Amino acid sequence: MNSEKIRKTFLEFFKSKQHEIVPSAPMVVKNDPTLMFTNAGMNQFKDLFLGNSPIKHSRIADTQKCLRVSGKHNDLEEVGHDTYHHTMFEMLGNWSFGDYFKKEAIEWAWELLTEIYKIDKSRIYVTVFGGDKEDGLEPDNEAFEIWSSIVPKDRILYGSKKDNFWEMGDTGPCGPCSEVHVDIRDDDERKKVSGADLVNKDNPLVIEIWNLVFIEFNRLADGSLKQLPNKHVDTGMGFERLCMILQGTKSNYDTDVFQPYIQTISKLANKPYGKDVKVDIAMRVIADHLRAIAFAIADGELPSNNKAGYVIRRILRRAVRYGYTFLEFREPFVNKLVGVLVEQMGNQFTELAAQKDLIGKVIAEEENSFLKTLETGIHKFEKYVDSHPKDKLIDGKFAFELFDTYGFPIDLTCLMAKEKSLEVDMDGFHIAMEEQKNRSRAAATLDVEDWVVLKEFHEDTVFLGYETLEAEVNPVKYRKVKSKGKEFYQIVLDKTPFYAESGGQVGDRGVLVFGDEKIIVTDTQKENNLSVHIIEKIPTKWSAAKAKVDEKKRLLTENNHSATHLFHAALRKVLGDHVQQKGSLVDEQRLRFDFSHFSKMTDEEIAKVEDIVNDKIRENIFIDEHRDIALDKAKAMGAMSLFGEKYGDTVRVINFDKEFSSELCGGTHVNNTGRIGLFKIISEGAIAAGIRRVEAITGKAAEEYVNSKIKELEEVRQILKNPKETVKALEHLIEEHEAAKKQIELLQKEKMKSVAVELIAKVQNKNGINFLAEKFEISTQQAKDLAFEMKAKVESLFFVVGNVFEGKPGLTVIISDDLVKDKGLNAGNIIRELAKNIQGGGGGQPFFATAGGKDVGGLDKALMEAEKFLG
RNA sequence: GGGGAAUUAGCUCAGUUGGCUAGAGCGCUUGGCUGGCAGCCAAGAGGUCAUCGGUUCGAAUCCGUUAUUCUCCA
Repeated sequence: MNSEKIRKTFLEFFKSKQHEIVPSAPMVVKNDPTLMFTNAGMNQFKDLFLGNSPIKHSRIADTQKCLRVSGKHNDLEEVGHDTYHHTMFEMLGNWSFGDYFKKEAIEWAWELLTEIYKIDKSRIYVTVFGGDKEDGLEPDNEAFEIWSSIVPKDRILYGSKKDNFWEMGDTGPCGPCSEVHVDIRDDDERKKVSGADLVNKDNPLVIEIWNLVFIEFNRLADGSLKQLPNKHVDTGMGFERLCMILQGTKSNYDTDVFQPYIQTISKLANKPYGKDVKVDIAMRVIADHLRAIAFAIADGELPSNNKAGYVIRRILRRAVRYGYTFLEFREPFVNKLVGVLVEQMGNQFTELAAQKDLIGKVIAEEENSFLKTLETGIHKFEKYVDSHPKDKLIDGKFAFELFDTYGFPIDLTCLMAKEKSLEVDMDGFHIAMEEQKNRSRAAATLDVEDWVVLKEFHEDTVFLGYETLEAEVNPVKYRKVKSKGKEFYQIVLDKTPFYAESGGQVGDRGVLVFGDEKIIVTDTQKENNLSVHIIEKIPTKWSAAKAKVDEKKRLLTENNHSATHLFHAALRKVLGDHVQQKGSLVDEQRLRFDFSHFSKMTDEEIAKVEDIVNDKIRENIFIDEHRDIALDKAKAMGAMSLFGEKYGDTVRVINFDKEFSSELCGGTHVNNTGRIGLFKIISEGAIAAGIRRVEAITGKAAEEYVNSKIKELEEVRQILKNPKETVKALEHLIEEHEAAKKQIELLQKEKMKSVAVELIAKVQNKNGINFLAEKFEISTQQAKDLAFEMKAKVESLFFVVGNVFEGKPGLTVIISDDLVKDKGLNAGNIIRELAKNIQGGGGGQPFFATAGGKDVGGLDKALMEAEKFLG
C-alpha cells in the first residue's frame, strides 16, 4: 500500500464512523504564546479541551503536519541517527469531544489496524496506565478490561506515568493513555526475545505507533489535578511509522515517503545509501529537514534571527552541516531537492506546489549565508591556532565563543582540531554552555497563575467591535501574570468591543468602567480563540462593566487596514498574481506589508500602485461585508486567502469593489474608502530572498508627510536662490564644492612645500644632525604635512614643529630614519618630555610623534628645549 | 526574553598596549606592453572608519546611545 493510499484509508475509516474530516491546521502557530509550532494533532483543538470554545462537531479526524524541535518534545538531535524520529511528520488522529470514550476508541483502533490495514495481530502489544501515587491515581483497569476482551492478557502491559499519562504542558488538559506497539522484528529474533520485553525500550523495531489519550483532568498551576466536566478522546498515530509497518520496511526512511529524497541526495553527492553509517545518517538528516523547512516556509515562516524563524534557520543549518561534513557538499544543495518534494507532496499540500520557486530561493539564500558563516568560523579558528602555536588543547572558552558568537558548530571545531592533531577542551565548552543556559533561564521567568472564574461561560467571546466601540459587558475570568518583575492581569469578557490583535491588526486600547472605577486596558491579545484584555489592576469590586475603545487609535488603524487591502489588490494588478502576502502589520501610525516578489519594485511600479490605490480611495467605495460564509463558498467567490492562516468553517469576507479587492479577513475596516484620504508609500526594500517589504501611511499622516517634503524642497530652492532646475543647480554646486575642496588641499600641500624650501636655509647642522625647531600658525594636519615634506628634502633631519591652532598649542617631531637607527633618537620619547612645557602629553613612533597641550605660553620653551636631545 | 559579537574603499576583509600622513586583494579609470585562459607593468581615482555623545593633548581603536546585521540560549 503506498503512502497516499494509507492516509486516505485512515480518513475514510473514521468518516464511516461519523467523524468530520477537517484539514490540517498550519504547522506554524500564531496567537499562542506557549507554542511556536504545531507539535501534536490536538493543538488545533486546544480551546475545545479547555472549554474556551463551543463544540461544533463531537467527532473529528484529520492528518496534521507537525514539527517537533523545541520545548517539551525535543527530538532534533535524535533525528537521522535512528530510523524513526523526525522533525516534521504527519500525525493521523481521531477525536471525541464529550462523545465516545475508551471503549470505542480502543475497538476502532483495533479494527482499523488489524481488519483494514491487516497488521499481524500477534505482533501487536498494548500498554495501559499503571497508576501514580504522587498524583493519587489508580491504574487504568477500565482500559485493561476493554483490551483483554480483544488481545491476550500477556500482551497488555501496565506503564508508568512517563509513558502512559499524557500532558499537554505544565498545565492544561491531561489523562491516562493507552499505546499500541508493533513488533516488526524477524521471526527468529522474536523467538529469542519476547516483544513484550522490548516495548518502550527504544528498540527501533518494536515501536509505538498509536497513542490513545483519555482526557479527563486539568492540571492546575499548583500541580494538582481537577476533574473535567466532559471526557474526551485524543489519539495520534505517526503516519511515517505506519507506512514503514505496512510497507514491510525496517526504517521510516525506506518507505516511499522518504526514498525519493534519499535517492536524489545520493545522486547529487555521488555516494550510495546504505554503505556507510555516517553517510546514511547525513542523508536521512537532509531528507527529514528538507520537509520541515519547506513546510515552514510555505506556511509563511521564513528563516530569521529570532523565535520561530530562528528555529527554521537552525534546522536548515543542521542539514547543511551534515551535508558539508559527511557528503562533502561545498555548494548549496538543499534547494535542489525542492522539486522532488513538490512532486512528492504537492498534491496533498497545495501550498507547497504554489510556492515552489519561493521555497527554493529562500533555501538557496540561507545555504549561501551559512556557508559564509562557516568560512568566517574557519578563519577565526585558524587565527587562533596560529597565535597559540604551543598549545595541544584548544581552550573550551574559545570553542564556545566560536559556537556562541559566530555560530560555528562545535563538532566542526573538533573535526578541524583533529586535522591539526589538537584536541578541544570539551569540559570547558560544556561549562560555558551551562552558564549561558542558566543566564537565559533566570531571565525568562514568566509566572502565570490559574484563572479565577467569575462566571461559568464556555462560548467564544462575542466580538461587538464591528458595530460599536462601547458596550455593557460582563467579566468571565481573570488571572495574574508576572513577567520580569512586572505584574499585570489578563481578563476575559463574555462580549467585547475590543479588537484582539490578529491578522496583522494591532489590539485595541481603552477603558473598562466598573461602577465609578476606571480600569485602563493597555492592549488586547488573542490566545488561540481567547480574547484577552490586558489590565494593570483589577477592580476593587466586580460587576458588569462599561467597555470603551480608544476611538482615535481604532479609526486610524482601520484606515491603514483598509488601505492594506487596496494596496494588496493593486500590487497583484501591477506586479502579477505571484504576489502573496507574507506578513502584515497595521497600527494607528502606518501599515507594513511583506510579500513574495523577486525583484526590487521600480519607481514606476511604486507610482503606479500608489495611483491605483488613490483612485480607489477617491471612488469612495462602500464596504461590502459578508459574515459567516462557508469557507468553500468564499473561496469560490474569489476571495483571497492566505497560506499558513487558520480559518474556521465559516469566514468573513471583505470586499471593496468585489472585482477589485476581496479578502478573507476578521479585521475592522472603514465604511467607505474615501475616509482613507491619501495613500503614500514611504519605503520599499528586501527582508529576505524573494520577499519585499513596503511601508505606507494614510490620511493625515500621509498629508503631513507630503507637505513636509514639499516644504523641504522649498527651503532648498530658496537657499539656491530659486533656480529654474533645482536638481541641476544642486549637482553643479556639489561638483564645484568637491573641486574647490581638492584645490584647497592641494594648495595647502603646495604652500607647505614652499615653506619647506624656505626652511631648508634655517636648518643647522649640529653633531651631524640637521636640526630645526620653529613655531607656525598652522593646523595639526598642516604641521604633519610640513614635517613629512621636510623629511623628504633634508637628510639626517631632526625637526620640531610648534603650532598654535584654535588657541591650542601642538608639537610635531620628525626624525630621519638613519638618526633613529644610528643615534637611537626616539621621537615618541622626546615628545613626551617636550609636551610637559605646554601641559600636554603625546606619543607616536620612533620617527614621528605628535603632542597637544593647553598652555600656549610654554611653546617657545618647548622648542628651546628640543636642542638638548642633540646629545 | 537574556547573553555574546559585527559595522573601515564599489566588493571581501587587515588594522597589536589610543599616536603607521587609514591599508591589502579584487573591481574601476588612464597609459604602455602582450595572441594563451583571472595576461603583464606603471600611474591614478575612490573613505563622515554605521550613528550620536563622552573620556583624552590626541579616538577607527576606550566608554555609553541609537540603528542594522550575525550568533547562542530560553
